[in-house]
Amino acid sequence: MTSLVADVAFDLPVDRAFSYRVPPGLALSRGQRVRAPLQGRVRVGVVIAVRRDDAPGGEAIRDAVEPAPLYGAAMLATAERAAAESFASLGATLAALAPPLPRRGPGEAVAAPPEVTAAAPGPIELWTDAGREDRLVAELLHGAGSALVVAPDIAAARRWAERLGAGRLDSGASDDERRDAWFGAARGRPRLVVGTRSALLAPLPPPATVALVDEHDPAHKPPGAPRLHSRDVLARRAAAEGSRLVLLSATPSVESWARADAGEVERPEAAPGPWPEVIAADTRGILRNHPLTLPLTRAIEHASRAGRPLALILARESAALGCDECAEVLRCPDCGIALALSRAARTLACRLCGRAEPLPERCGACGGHRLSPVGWGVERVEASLRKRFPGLAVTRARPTSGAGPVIAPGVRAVIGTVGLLRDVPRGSLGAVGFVALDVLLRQPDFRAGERAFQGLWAAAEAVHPSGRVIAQTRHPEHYAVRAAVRQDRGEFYSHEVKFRAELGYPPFRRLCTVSATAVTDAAARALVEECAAALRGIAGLDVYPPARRGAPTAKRPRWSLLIKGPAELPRLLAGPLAALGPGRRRRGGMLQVEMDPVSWS
DNA sequence: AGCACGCCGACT
DNA sequence: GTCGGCGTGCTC
Repeated sequence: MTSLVADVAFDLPVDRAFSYRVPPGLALSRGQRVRAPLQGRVRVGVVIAVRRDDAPGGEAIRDAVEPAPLYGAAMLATAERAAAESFASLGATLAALAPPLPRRGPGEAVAAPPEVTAAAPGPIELWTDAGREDRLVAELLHGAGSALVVAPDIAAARRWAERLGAGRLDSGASDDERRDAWFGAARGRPRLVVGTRSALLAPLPPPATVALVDEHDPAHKPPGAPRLHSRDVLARRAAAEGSRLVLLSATPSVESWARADAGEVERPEAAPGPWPEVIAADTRGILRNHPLTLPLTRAIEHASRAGRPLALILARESAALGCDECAEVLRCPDCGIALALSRAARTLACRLCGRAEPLPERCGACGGHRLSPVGWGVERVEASLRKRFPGLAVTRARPTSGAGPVIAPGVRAVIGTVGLLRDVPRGSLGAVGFVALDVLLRQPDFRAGERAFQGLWAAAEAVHPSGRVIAQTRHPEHYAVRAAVRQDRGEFYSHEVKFRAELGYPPFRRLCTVSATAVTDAAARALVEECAAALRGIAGLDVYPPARRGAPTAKRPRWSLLIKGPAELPRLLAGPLAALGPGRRRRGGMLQVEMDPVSWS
């Protein structure tokens, strides 16, 4: 006697499905959420297959969470690819890309996702012009198709939902609201939905547009499965269901820019928008005792006269060491990124390849004796500002909770990090000052130049065309600074692409980090060394020597390993890593794999 | 002998 | 992730 069996994927670091009998009378489909017993308790999982079996044994499905599936075939295929590429389990991936569980009883309207069969991958567009957001709003409001807008954080999702009158899928909305938006979207009501990462697989009837706001924002790759950038998940989605993908950013990731150069992504010509005066204030030799240069002081006066608020941008003090005389930064000769200072160990170490050397006595370029970390603390900047402008109301940006405007009424000057510019209305500031741009430029991360450029461009967009952006820097000729001064994206990307090509960084090579934590430093090291040994010798891979991350005396000592490889890096690593069992404990330690890491500080 | 702890495999 | 089995080793 044959009966039905369902294969269920759970939110576990286990890359296999579990099979259950389907009780008579329960209609189940792929993509549906169910409750089933596992290890003595009832858990929620997703049905990934329903099949006939001659001799079904074991446990039965308890019930369905919803009467209809969450995901259609195209979304399941997208999740499978995302899981495989990021070395996460399918169950963990689906659990991260799902609406909240129901808390209310029956009566809820639940619609199945549309069945989509894509004839061809949809187009990918990269919009970089100043009017990109207004144009997307107008297009979506006046269009007839369905659309999903993915924002980097809850605050942005809220703003987009308000502008579009869209349903909200992000966790800033109530569970009921999110479920209504998810299941309503399947029927095209609401026609427009907005969300963050958890919304990537929300159902959309064709023809559909999927938009990613602030494509370059690292918040699009949050912690947790699947450890892939939302841009990459959406690209797979658009290919699987044939929807149109629109990426929005004035300063796209170099990866997306290069795809446009290669003709894989459409990048319409962007007419220059309004632009304030952007000034590079050279601080070589003059900024050791005061954080405000003359150009910045003038810009503050200018903003005050115009009656507009201003922002001063700081960053945490950099771990990099620079020469006070010639402005050279001490860099790793192999990786090209700034070496990171460890005061405790009295060493300079490369966070990419692990090279470590004792603190040098003098600058390798000019022989200067004054080597110091760059940057200004908030307290010092605030004190200087109050002293120089006693009448100015000064506040520190509170950590953004996403609620309310960052620049409150009455506040004339705000001190914060670059993140502060995200929540500022276009053209609303009188001035933005980067007190120490070099802290951004010298981050020990190959994306430091990109981040600095993006920060400057965001500042120019946040400042009124009659206002000013001041970049205090010892590198006024750096191409990221010059590109912002001249409002010339091409200048930045052409230099940056060259740098990435020369040193083998994305988009020319793909990166992966494998890190190990264990109870002891030695065990973590042994684990990651074992991993490195297994990967060395695979053609096409560069496996760098393992490096310690953080202090050897940390509660959970951590070592990590950088791997560079071609586009098919996930496929090359799949076999060897499966044998090592990432996510599972071994000898008291654990391996974690991160594809396409966005930062490593 | 009896129990505490930690490692490791298994989870339908 | 979480549970339990079982081996090691300490204690009564």
